[in-house]
Amino acid sequence: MQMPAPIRAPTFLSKRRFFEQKLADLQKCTDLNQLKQIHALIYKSNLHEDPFVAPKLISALSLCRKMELAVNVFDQVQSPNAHLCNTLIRAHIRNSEPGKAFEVFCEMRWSGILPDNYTYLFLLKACSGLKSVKMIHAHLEKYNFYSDLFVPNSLIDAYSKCGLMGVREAKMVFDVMEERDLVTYNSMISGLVKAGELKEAKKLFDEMPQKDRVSWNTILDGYVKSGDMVSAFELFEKMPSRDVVSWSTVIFGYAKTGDVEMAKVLFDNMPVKNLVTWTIMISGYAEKGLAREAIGLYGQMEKTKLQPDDGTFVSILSASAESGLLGLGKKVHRSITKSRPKCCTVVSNALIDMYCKCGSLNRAWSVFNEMESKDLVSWNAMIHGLAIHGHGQKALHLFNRMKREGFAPDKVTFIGVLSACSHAGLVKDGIRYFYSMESDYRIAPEIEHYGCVIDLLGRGGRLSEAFRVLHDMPFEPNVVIWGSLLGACRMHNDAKLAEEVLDQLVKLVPTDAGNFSMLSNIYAAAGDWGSVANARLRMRNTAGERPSGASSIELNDEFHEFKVMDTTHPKSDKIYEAIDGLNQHLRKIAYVPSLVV
DNA sequence: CTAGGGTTAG
Repeated sequence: MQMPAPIRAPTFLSKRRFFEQKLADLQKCTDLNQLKQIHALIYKSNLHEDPFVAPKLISALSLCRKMELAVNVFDQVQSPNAHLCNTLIRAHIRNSEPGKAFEVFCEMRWSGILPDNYTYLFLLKACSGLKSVKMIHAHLEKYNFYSDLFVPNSLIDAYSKCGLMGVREAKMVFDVMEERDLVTYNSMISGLVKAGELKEAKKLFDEMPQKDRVSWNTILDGYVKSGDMVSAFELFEKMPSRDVVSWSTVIFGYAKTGDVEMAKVLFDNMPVKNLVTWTIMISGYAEKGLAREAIGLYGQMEKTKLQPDDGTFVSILSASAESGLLGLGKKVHRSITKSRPKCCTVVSNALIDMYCKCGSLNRAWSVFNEMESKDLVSWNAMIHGLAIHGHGQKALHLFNRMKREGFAPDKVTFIGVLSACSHAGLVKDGIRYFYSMESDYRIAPEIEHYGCVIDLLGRGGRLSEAFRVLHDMPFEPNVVIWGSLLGACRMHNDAKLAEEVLDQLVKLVPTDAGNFSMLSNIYAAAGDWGSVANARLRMRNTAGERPSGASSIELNDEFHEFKVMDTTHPKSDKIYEAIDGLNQHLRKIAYVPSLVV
């Protein structure tokens, strides 16, 4: 490895100017080795308190993720000014520590340093909820910080990220503004689009005095996110000019609505692709389960100069997880290991989730154990993975270890814990954990938690109790819950309750013939053939079709797909022979597979 | 130093 040439401060230039220039260069390309040298030289020259050098040093350090050093530089300055505080605030935001950014703000006010426009710009970026934006808004009103459009524009943007209530506030700010620019309109339109108020967004778009590509792309994104690809494509064709974002947005839309062929046609014909474009297309293939195409395209991307980033890895891993594409997930894992010595928490979490969903618990476990710093998501993903693969006890052990290591469980943790109890048949423990959510952790159970408890009771054969929980809970039961109860009726052959459940399911999804098939199976198990015939008649009369079952498996990077009664596979004779053998074996140990009618 | 596209646990 070649070491960079040592840096010497020339004597003919003022040292301050020299360091300023060097640090400015470092902002463009972060080089830790060079930065360390400059850091040392600055201290040697006693310039680390210089009001022009110190902010740039903090900024450069934060880009290299050396936050302890950045804070250290800040602490050594005797009397910091607003500019220096702003730099540290932004440094914390860059390293996804919005809480620390707010701490700096508090200290600043404590020591009497007056915040300026920039302070509020950065803080608005750090806000992650309506409350914090409102707090900043109050400050702005009190000290009247509206000398330029940057502050109100950022305020609209921050409010727009806070859901429906936030958009209302954003509109109020927008309405009272006497002067607006392009960014004002674009931020407001983006907020309306995010809130799903597409009509109002379009109205504003039509009204605005001038539009740029961001305006067009924002509306385009609105149509895409609402699934209206007809309007999206119409707009795409009408646009005065298209850039890589416009193309990527439309490709994303087609991929998400399932038309990957159309997405690929646009992908192949667009002038310039970037990392996001490739990510969208590869994830699109993966989400549809098209492993060969996704892997092929991933290989093609690796041949370009583009270096996949964390966003690319997370997106493709999540798509692999959804479709159970272990081969693709492993390929991405290999390229992560090749490209960086240590993988960050978010990417490791995505790996754990992918391996769990693809059934490779061993690999998930080793990623989990080798992580440098785990967060709540890591624990939740691993607990849930163990739970749904039948390792209920191990999942609960991990839950206890997580608490011992100082992590407070959240609502997602309890989904995993309750599933663990449900799958391991630990009915009593499950109920105990459910009650402890509120009493010990102050977490209000949501409909998913009730769903877990109903599933837990149903599987345990306590059907009437499950039914009572369903009636007493503060939510309207959804398809998932009724479905789980129907499954429990099948498991314990309760035809009477199944009829009741089915009536509810028909109201919610009248076209799902599969539910009648389940009912028919319950009657068949009881030998009530008249009711079987009746259920089958009702099944035929449903409007919808019963989707034909299919499954697939990856073996040595080959992809094999099977449909019902499929005989197209070259080894299908052998496969059916093996299935018969398995069935006979299962019957011997007293398990009767459900009758497929 | 303000705005747009891909992102983890149910």
